[in-house]
Amino acid sequence: MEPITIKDIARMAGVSCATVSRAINGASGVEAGTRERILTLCRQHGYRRNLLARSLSARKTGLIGCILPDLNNPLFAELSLLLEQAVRQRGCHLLLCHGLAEDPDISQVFDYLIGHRVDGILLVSSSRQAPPLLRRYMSRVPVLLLGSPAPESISQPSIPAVTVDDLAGGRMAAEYLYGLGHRRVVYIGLRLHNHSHVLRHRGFLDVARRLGFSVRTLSNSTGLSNIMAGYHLARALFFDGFQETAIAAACDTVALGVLSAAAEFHISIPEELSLLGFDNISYAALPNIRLTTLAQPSADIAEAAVHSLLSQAAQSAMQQVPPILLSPTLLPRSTCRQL
Amino acid sequence: MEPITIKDIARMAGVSCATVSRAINGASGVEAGTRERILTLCRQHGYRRNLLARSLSARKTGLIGCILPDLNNPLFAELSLLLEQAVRQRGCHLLLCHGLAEDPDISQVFDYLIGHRVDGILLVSSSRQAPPLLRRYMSRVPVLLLGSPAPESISQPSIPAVTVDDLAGGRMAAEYLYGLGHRRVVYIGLRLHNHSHVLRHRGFLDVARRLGFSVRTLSNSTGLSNIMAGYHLARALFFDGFQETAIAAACDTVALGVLSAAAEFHISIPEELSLLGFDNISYAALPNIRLTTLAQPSADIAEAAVHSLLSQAAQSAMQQVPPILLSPTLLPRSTCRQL
DNA sequence: CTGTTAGCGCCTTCAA
DNA sequence: TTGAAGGCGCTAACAG
Repeated sequence: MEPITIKDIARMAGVSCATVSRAINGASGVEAGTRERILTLCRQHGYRRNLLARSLSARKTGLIGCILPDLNNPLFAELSLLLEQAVRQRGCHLLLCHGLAEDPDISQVFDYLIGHRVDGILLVSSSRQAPPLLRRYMSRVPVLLLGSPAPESISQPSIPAVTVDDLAGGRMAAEYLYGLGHRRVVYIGLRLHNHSHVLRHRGFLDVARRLGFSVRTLSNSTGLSNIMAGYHLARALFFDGFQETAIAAACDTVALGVLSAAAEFHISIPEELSLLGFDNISYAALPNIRLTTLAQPSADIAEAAVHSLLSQAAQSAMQQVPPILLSPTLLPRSTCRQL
Repeated sequence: MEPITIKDIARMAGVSCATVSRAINGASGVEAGTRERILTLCRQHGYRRNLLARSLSARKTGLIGCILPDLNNPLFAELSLLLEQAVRQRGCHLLLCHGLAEDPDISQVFDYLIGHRVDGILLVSSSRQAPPLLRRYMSRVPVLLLGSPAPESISQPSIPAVTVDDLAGGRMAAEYLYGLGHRRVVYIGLRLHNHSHVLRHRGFLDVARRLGFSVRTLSNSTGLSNIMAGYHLARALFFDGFQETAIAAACDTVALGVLSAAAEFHISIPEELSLLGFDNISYAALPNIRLTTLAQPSADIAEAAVHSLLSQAAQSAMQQVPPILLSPTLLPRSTCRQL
């Protein structure tokens, strides 16, 4: 039952631990015959090297801590998969944790990760609290923010971040709807504590003001942007009646909620009402949904994030890493129509 | 940059490592004043105990390895959350990995987990390969199967498992549809390699035969039970035409795909066609879906699984753990109608 | 090519 | 109440 160790193998092979270690790690300087004998022994007895001991001695673990809000949100589930791939490609593994930057006990998660001596921490968050939080830890471990840091917090030292250009995304959304002929639109699901949301909204309003069309904003005061939140918001809207011709949703899950409510109220989309989402989660592409949305370059995001974090970890001197900004793309599908 | 250690604290406090260790772990036999001084020092300098070293010395990690098929499937995403909660309640953490029991390189995942000296491994799978796979590892580490083990594999030694009674579920599904007056139904999405699917299907057919109604089965030969698989299957069905009055789907994601296809073909559910799912994923409850389905007691499953695994780990002698069988419940919503 | 030694950070006897 | 010593399993530096 007790796991077999390098010492056991050494005894069996009649060599020292060091030789076994060398053989296992493919290091040079072991006679072919000896190596063969050792490896065979390892296989026979199901030897697995103790990664704890190895990491302890090597002073690195090959583990990347990843803190994200909610795996039930397909956006984050997809992101976690992409991150895992990117990390794996570099011989590392992900240590996934749930946690919100705004939670008072979020530091426990960080402590846990640091306790495990992860080689870096990815925080997926667009909360305003995220930057100060990371700043508290960046001296102890390489960190990286995935999400929009509030601009007031880009004060020195700047924290490494990979961000989607939400401001531009908001603008693109507004321009698109305007181009289709919409002049009155509802912006639904804005969460003021989420800076990504705030930027999208701001970009949207900027263009609306410039082009001169009216926007009514319905904020989401719940902490989560899930389908139900969108549903309830839209329900309230439909119940009270509305004059607008289009809805821009703060994100796709909210848009899916709008779709639910619209079905219930027999409002046909896009015939009676256009709907625009944000994020391009996989559900948005389903044949009976075909949500027009602003796509995040998720694969690029994951790749850039992991690359940036690990290169940070590689260099001992932690030098300033400039934030990386990626652009969203408008993906026209079936929920917006030309007026 | 180098993390601070117990030794550093000891030097600062003018005591030995042993005392610091005792203070940190709340062990008795440390003078109150000394303890206070040590803990303050730890807090001031942001000391985090090295969990690697601790685990190495303690010969246990408090980590539970969890291998599951696909976080993008809401069923598994939800399950992972419940498992995490259950594990956390007991002071442990989850080490999440993706992996299919039928993958040829699945043993790498096991090796990785064992290398990290996890205290136990949860395998979420209904593949026929899962039991033999676990049997290979159960002597080295406590394991537990979440999913239906094929009966032929319940030979000795039996592997610990937590299972939903899929056979009963299939029966309940058939009885329910029959009770509503359906006499011709399509069973859609069966994956023959998935023993959970096979049992559901078998239970369904048993009852159909006994009650005397006809079932046409449409199998899913792709490896995944996702929405798209259901969509394509249903599309083919609708395209060719059908006489049946109800569809039983192998699982909810497949049912969602059927819903997509039905919308496309303007087949209204449940007016023209009843639809029954399996699993009760969160999407099934959405207001514009309201899928009638057989609910898995997911919270109970997670709780039972973690409890069973950890109690296995607790007792050194690994004694036989009887498989745990939980019953599904029929959840009538809006996609099945009385004929 | 191989063995010896020391140390990674922590915990746990055994003495004092 | 405290300290010294040894070990958890592995790696790396230095000898031979």
